[in-house]
Amino acid sequence: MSSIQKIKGFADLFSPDSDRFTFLESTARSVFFKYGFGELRTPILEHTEVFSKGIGEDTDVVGKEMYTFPDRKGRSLTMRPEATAGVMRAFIESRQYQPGGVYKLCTMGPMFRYERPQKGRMRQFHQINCETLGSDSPLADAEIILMLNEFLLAAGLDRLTFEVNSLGCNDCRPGFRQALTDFFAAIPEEELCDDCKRRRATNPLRVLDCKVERCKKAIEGVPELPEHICPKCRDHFAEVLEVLDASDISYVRNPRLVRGLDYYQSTTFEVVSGDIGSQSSVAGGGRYDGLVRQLGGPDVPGVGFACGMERLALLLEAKENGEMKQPDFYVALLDERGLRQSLLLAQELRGHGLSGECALAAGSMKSQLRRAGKLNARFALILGGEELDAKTVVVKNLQSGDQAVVPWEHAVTLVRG
RNA sequence: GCGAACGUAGCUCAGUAGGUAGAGCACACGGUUGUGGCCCGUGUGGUCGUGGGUUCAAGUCCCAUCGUUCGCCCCA
Repeated sequence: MSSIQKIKGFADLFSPDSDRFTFLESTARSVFFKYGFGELRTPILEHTEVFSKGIGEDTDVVGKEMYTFPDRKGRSLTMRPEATAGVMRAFIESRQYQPGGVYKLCTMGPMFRYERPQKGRMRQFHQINCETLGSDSPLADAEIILMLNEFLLAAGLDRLTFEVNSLGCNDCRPGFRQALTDFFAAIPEEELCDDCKRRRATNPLRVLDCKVERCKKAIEGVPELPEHICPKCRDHFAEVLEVLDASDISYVRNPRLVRGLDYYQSTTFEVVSGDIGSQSSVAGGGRYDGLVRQLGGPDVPGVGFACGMERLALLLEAKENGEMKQPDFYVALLDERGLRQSLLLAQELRGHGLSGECALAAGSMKSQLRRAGKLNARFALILGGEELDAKTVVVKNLQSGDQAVVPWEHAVTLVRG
């Protein structure tokens, strides 16, 4: 192929792939609006510091996955690798925050990360995002988890598991980190995999969810987060869990659930699927109370989540059973003299809320009806020389084969049934 | 960034010890006058990802390159 190709890790979505995205977006909106969320659309491009300050300089995302480049005046810009930091920037910049107020924002759209593409992981991928700002109440955490659950169910996605954890706050997490580091330091090097040898220095929390058997064995008895968080965090988390228990959501506690973005603290959660390969996390989120201030705004607490639309779309696709769209009609044209009438008839029916297409060129009866059948239309409206002369049309029911010759203006009532 | 597999008609793929390409599906048109979905026939369509190399001769061997896929990593 010598024609121009799309960029690696980017995709063109035609129907029906694009339909799944549209469906996810619209069900998300209808669920979120019920909870009082308003939609915010922020730019795809931001000043780089929005992300380096917000997500954390030494995360993988910021360190090696961002599309960052200078603009024509040499300012460093970055294509957003996630939504939350940009939403916070917009929230701060708009100066709409009033102490005591609660703000619920949702956003959705493309994100960009320079990673090796694989199943469920694109360089341009799409997320659906929600943020509740201004409340540090555990009820806000619970509400957003319940809303996420409702959205996923509304999209027809079950067989997902919710995992929840608490990472502790800035007061208690350092202590836990230290306890981990001390614990790992005592493990002989040969008992860990190569990744974990590195990770225990760079990102000790990550060692917790290593999948290598050797490591799982080596870290038996490792300090667990729930035992190290401060009383305040413990109570907060307990209240979140109690509300979840009182609701009809099912979840599992995963004391080793760790998030890769620096701004997460306290409550964290993840939605995992076993049906879509190694990129199994379809949604994730948590509380990020320090983020707004980190970005130069007031001290506003927040909690939110992000869903990966490509991954949800994979699940939707797996559930589909090849049902075809069924338009109401197809105008089959046999005589070139009827070209205009073909369109006018279609317009008449569309004006009554019916869906369908008309022939844009005349053809043989065989080819025209084949086309109608291929489109899976309910009715074929046949326009031939005889019908044109008499200002009539044959309305043929393609399922039963029944047909009737009627004046143009009566076609609508037959198709409507 | 690391590893593995694969790149042949629009799609899914065959292609035998190297000798200038096939099937199914799809598409188009037919199977006697204006009636589809089944069946049958005919036809359109490929410089075998790209560039080098070995050879009398390469889709088939070698190298490189691009791309795809799956895993690692990371995350949604």
